[in-house]
Amino acid sequence: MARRNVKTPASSSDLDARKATILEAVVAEHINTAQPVGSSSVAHSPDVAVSPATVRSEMVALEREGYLAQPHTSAGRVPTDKGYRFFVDHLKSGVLSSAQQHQVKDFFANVRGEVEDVLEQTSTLLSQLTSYTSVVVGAGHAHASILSVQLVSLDVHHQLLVAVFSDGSVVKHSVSTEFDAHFVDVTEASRQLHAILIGTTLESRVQVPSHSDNVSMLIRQSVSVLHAEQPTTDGEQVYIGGSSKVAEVFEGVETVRKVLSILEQELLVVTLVQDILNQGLSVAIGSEHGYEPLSACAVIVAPVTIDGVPAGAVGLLGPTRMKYREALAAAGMVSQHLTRHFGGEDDLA
Amino acid sequence: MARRNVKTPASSSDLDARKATILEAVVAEHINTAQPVGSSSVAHSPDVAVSPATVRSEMVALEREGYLAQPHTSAGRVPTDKGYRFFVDHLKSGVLSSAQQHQVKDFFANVRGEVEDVLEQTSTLLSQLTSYTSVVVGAGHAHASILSVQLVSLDVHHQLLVAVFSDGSVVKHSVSTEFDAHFVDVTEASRQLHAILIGTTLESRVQVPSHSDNVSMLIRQSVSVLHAEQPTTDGEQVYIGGSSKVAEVFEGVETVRKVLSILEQELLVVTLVQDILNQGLSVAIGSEHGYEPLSACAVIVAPVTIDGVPAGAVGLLGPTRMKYREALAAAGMVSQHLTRHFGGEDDLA
DNA sequence: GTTAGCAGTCAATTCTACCGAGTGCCAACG
DNA sequence: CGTTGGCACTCGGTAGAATTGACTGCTAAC
Repeated sequence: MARRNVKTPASSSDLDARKATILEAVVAEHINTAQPVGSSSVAHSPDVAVSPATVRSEMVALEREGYLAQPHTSAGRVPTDKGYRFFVDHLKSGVLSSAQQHQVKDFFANVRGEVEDVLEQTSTLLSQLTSYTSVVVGAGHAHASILSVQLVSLDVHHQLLVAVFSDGSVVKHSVSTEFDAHFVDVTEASRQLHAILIGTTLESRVQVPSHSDNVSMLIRQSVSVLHAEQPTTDGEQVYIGGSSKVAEVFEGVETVRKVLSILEQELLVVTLVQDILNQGLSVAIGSEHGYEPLSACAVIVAPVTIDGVPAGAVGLLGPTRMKYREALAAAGMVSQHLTRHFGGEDDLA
Repeated sequence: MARRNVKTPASSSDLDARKATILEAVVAEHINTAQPVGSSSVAHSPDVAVSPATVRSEMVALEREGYLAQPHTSAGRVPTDKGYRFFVDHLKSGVLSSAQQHQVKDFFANVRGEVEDVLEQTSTLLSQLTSYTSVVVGAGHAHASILSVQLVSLDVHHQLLVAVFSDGSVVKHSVSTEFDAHFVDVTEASRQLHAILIGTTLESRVQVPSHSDNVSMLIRQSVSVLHAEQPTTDGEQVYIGGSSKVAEVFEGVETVRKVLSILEQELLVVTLVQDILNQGLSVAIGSEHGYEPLSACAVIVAPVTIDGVPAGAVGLLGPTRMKYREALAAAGMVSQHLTRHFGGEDDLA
């Protein structure tokens, strides 16, 4: 027993320098070629100064410890999720090519328009930069205060509640009434709603009149319909860019189908991104995020803040063998620009 | 010369009964099997009462006339776009299975909520019914009149213009000013805008004050920003459902990529659907719609009207060998229900 | 501990032969 | 004269065998 412990010296999370170098070489090579990598190509890599035979013996160790796997006996090694994890954790952060940096700066120098449009275009940008599918999540307006509320009459049984928030977002909800709501009542309800709700957030508790006259009922219904929106997905907006990249970047129709099918469910995507952020990660590899259909994927996320408050995130979705350095750099740079764009500068915050 | 004309009796668009039957059998078979179909399988089809040899000689005729094609010498025949066109034109309209009819009825009996949500869910429904990708296009608010306009101040240089239309849609636009716009000015501008614009449509010409005081400038800028929206894509909304079906239904990564890439450009999709509608078609096969990347696709569209006025469309996108009868039935049924849903019934029109 | 050498494994490739689905053509038949 | 059965021919797909080559693991020497 004691002997065996001696024989496995570094069963802790870090590897000795040579193993680390070899592992990194394997991962880098496999990311480039998408092929299992063999001992000799690793040995010829500039960072490795040992013979293929030595590399081989190190590789069996790395395989035993779960960093590498062998598709079949006479093939090279392929990184496991754990192998990628090590690679990513020891990645020194890179920068984008200057052409790409220009592209990002140009983009943010020239975008204008509604937040929604900016986020959507950002998503396209990020996808073009990386050739992976990108996800941009805009924050919900849970914490934004209400600047204006208005009830507009469509017909006697249908009104439209329109609220404007301090973050520049606008929500609308239809309100239906059993009774005939006449113009004067709607106008009065609108006036009172404005007075009641202005300055509050969706989390605030507000006083509503408890009478049963038409105006009061309109008010109660409007408030409840507005506050009901919170738990749904409506709050967060998701913008997915470059979903066609999925077909380029993953192999196997089945994988493509699974990934697309996940991307269709926007609520799921938001949750995924939030989950990863909550775990404090910036990269989730393979099964780390717990979504089985995405086990062939790696997801990169970078938070976006407004005035220091979390206000969304940008993300990238690619195969586990994605180009982490470039993708991380792109996501990082875009998230920073986005933060700056909505933070200090000018456009509506 | 005269002799040759005699030899090609029916070079007009229709075929004699037997050719038609054979062509239809070929198309039907190929839709089922995705394989080139040979003379004997056609001859054994119940509608065809001749020998394989006869079928063969008819097939060479059909090939000469462009309805069929041969992938290579010793293979069966495959329909051309023209062949599918004939098939579709002579298709007697089918109905959905009663289970599917129930599904549609259930859906429309239970949906409620904003128009946008209904359309989005409809798109998912249609895709589930057919296992093709679906497209739902909602009309723009070009003809809707304005029920309410409001200018909300975000900060001294940024206001938000919010307009509510009679069709229940809400648009917002940010308005930036060089000068400091104070609360009272914004409120006054808001009041006047409301008065000026209410009851108008985006196509109306309106009188705006030509003074150069802050209030007038706010008004002018707001009106121009609102009327500027017209030509963009913003007016129409597109909801695409089941884009993951693309990966199931098309073969060849390249085709999948092309189709997805088209679907990403929502403006393009709207245009495509409108184009097909304008041509008075309900099905566009292969190159008929003129979008080269979609040459492997067939697109089915069915218009949706509100009170007799065109108000959008539902569409389906599948391979040229799609199940036309079922797909047409589904699109037709859904478009009818949608028309009814937004037409007479109750929910906000 | 490292390395060169060697035997062994196994997926991928190539080659061959062959099968069979399907055609075009022709001669016979009603 | 249209229809049909028969026949030779074409050619893609497949199955099997042989080959290749990129690996490995092991062992013995350095």
